[in-house]
Amino acid sequence: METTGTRTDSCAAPPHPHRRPEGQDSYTISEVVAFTGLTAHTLRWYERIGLMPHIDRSHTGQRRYSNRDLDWLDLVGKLRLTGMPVADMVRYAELVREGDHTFGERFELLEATRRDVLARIAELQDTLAVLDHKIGYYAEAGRAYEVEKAG
Amino acid sequence: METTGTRTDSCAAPPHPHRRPEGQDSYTISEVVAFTGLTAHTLRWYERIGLMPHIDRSHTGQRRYSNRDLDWLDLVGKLRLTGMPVADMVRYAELVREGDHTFGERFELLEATRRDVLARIAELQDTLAVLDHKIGYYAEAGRAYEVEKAG
DNA sequence: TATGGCCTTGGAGCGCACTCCAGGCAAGCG
DNA sequence: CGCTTGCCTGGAGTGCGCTCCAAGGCCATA
Repeated sequence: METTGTRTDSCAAPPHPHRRPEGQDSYTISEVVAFTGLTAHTLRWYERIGLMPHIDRSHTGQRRYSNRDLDWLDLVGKLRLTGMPVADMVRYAELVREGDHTFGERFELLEATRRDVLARIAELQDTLAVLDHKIGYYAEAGRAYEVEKAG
Repeated sequence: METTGTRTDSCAAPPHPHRRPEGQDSYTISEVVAFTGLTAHTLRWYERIGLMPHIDRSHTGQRRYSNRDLDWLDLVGKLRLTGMPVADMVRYAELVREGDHTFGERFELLEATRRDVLARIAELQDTLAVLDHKIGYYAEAGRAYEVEKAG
C-alpha cells in the first residue's frame, strides 16, 4: 500500500537518527522515507530525472541506499530550501558524475548559490522589518480598540 | 500589444520612484507594471482572485490604481518573498475588507507569518553554513589540484 | 476615416515539482 | 497454496502561480 499515512510532523529530528556504520549501510526506500520525510514517489522521481547518483539494488532489484546517498539527500534538501530549481541541482549532480575536471564549475555554482542565499536572507530580513512594523501598529490599534470597548 | 519586452532587470529601484501626491494618485495598469515589476496579466489575476481591494476605474472602464493600492502591492510582494501561499494572502485581504472586527485575526496571521519568516531565515543560515563548508572544501581541493597540475 | 496603441474580458495553457495509478514481481507466513 | 506486504515500472494527473490568447472598445494622431 506504499506507506500512506503516518505523517510524523515533528519538524526536525536530530540530523541522523539511526544511521548504520559504513559497510552495513544499506537502507530500503521506506527507511529513507522515514529519514528524509520525502515520499518514495519523490525518491524514485529524483532518480529518474538524474538528481541521484547510481543507487545500489538488491538481488531482486529493490533500491538499497547508502550513507553517502543519505548525505546527498541532505544536501538536496538544503538546496531545495533555498529555492534552487531542481534542474540546477540536476546540473550539479551531473558535474559530480563527470568527475574531477568539473571542480571549477561546481565551485562557481556553489558560490552563486551562496550569493543567492545571502540575498534571500536580506530580503527576508527586510520583510521581517515590515512585518514587525505592522504588528506593532496592530498591537497599538488593538489596545485602543479594547479600551474603547471597555469605555 | 500589451507591453511585452523592456524587462528592466535592475534589481531594486528606490522604494517609490515617481509616485504622485495624494489626490492626483491615479496610475494606469502599465504604470503599475513599471513600478512593481509584475505583469499586467498578474495584476488583473490578483484582482480576479480577490487579492486586491476594489480598484478604481476611468470613465471608459480602465483601471486606475491609487497610492494605497501601490502600498498594498508592496506588502503583497514582500509576503510573496516569504513563500506565503497566495490563498493566505487572499484570506488576509478578505479580513481587511471585512472591517475592524477582524483586527485580532489579522494580528495573529501576521504573527504566524513572522514566526515563519524567522524559521526560514534560520533554515537559510543553516544552509549557508553547509554551503560555506563545501565551498571551503572545494577551494582547498582546487588549490591542491592546481599544485598537482603545476608540478 | 483609418491606423496604432493601450486597455478590456473570460477562458485556455504552461512549467514546475511533485503525486498517484495500474499492473506486476518477490518474499514471508499460516 | 493463497494472502499480504513491500517494492518495482512507465506514464498520467494535480495544484500552484502565473501567462497567454482571441476578440473587441476607446481614443489620439495622420
